[in-house]
Amino acid sequence: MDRRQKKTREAIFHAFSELLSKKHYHQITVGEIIEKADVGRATFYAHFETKDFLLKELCEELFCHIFDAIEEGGEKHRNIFDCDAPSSVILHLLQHLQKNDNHILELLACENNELFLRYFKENLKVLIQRQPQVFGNKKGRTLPDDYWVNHISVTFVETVRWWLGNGMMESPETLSDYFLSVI
Amino acid sequence: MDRRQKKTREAIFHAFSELLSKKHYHQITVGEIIEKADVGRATFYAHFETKDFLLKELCEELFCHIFDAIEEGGEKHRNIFDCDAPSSVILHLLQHLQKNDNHILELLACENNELFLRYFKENLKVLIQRQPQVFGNKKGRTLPDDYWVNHISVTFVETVRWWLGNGMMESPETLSDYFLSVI
DNA sequence: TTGTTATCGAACACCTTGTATGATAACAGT
DNA sequence: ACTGTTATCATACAAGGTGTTCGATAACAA
Repeated sequence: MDRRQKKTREAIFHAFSELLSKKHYHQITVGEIIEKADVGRATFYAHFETKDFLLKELCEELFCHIFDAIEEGGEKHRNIFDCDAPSSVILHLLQHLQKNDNHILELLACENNELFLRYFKENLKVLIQRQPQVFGNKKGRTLPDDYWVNHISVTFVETVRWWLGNGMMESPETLSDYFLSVI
Repeated sequence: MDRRQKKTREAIFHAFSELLSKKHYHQITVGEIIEKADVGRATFYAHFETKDFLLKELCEELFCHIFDAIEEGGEKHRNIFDCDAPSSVILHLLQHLQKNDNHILELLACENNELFLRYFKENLKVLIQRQPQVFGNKKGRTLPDDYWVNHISVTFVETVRWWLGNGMMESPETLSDYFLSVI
């Protein structure tokens, strides 16, 4: 890829991320983004059709980053409910989030985050559905699979959001315990 | 209240609700609302400071309606987890939602519903916190109260959203079972 | 060196928002 | 029925955001 393109793209991503940590998505204007990114208006639209597409692509990049890192773990992450193992997926995810690379927490915390949550849930579902022992008539109950999977991913997202709203005082281990406790 | 005011207010609420069931909140313009409501532009702004305030007041009206109806039930709703009783709060809420008065489901289903969810959760929390037997170290676990309350209300909201996404094929009783099963 | 291509700045048409105005008609109280 | 109040309307308006166009410039790859 052309060096210029890459530079512009990253400048826009960076400016957008910073703005997202300060104000809501819908309050951010293209004018602000290009000013902070120091990029021409036409250039912005040469890269992203609209502001919505910018958000979409930013989300995709972040998820490639965070979930690919988890994939690398491979075999040791086989069991999402292996809560005692320090290498559990949940704990790994929480630790990753605590580091807060790439302003991913700002995206999670801001109020206009439907798109981000959708991606997050989709990715979580893939992880969850790899754990067959989670499904079926556990404790004699007959829940629809998609209802159950949705419940778990939403619960995880809400756990993280509660963590954020709480100033992230608790350790990832504690959060992991909370999460596994309500599941 | 002046008959004219009331008429205008209701016309705007009705137009707004209809639009919300067709497109996202942020895609709806004031121009569309006043056209559908057949109301002058200045009149709209005489009633609502901005579109955000319109949503806020719509939410408030809906919640007065739905939660006041539950309050009326009084003593028979003492126990939110009394799932066998046909008069349980959860079942009552679900039955109320199934009737879908006032387009409340559209507000729940649409993607830009943070404000609505916030109200919904606040009201649910009040209901939940009246049930002391829910809290404490149930099964020996020590969860923060607000985490637990938030978890329950979010789970309920997501249960309803799942129901909606599923075409509301299940009965309120079945949904109530699902909800109580994952709690 | 040469042809390609990303960027820039400026201008542009279009849309949406929120406000202001004076005229009109519905309203409440007497 | 009369009167003062007030909600509504149509229109116009300024301000600000969106997305596009265009010619000039400079960075790029080969």
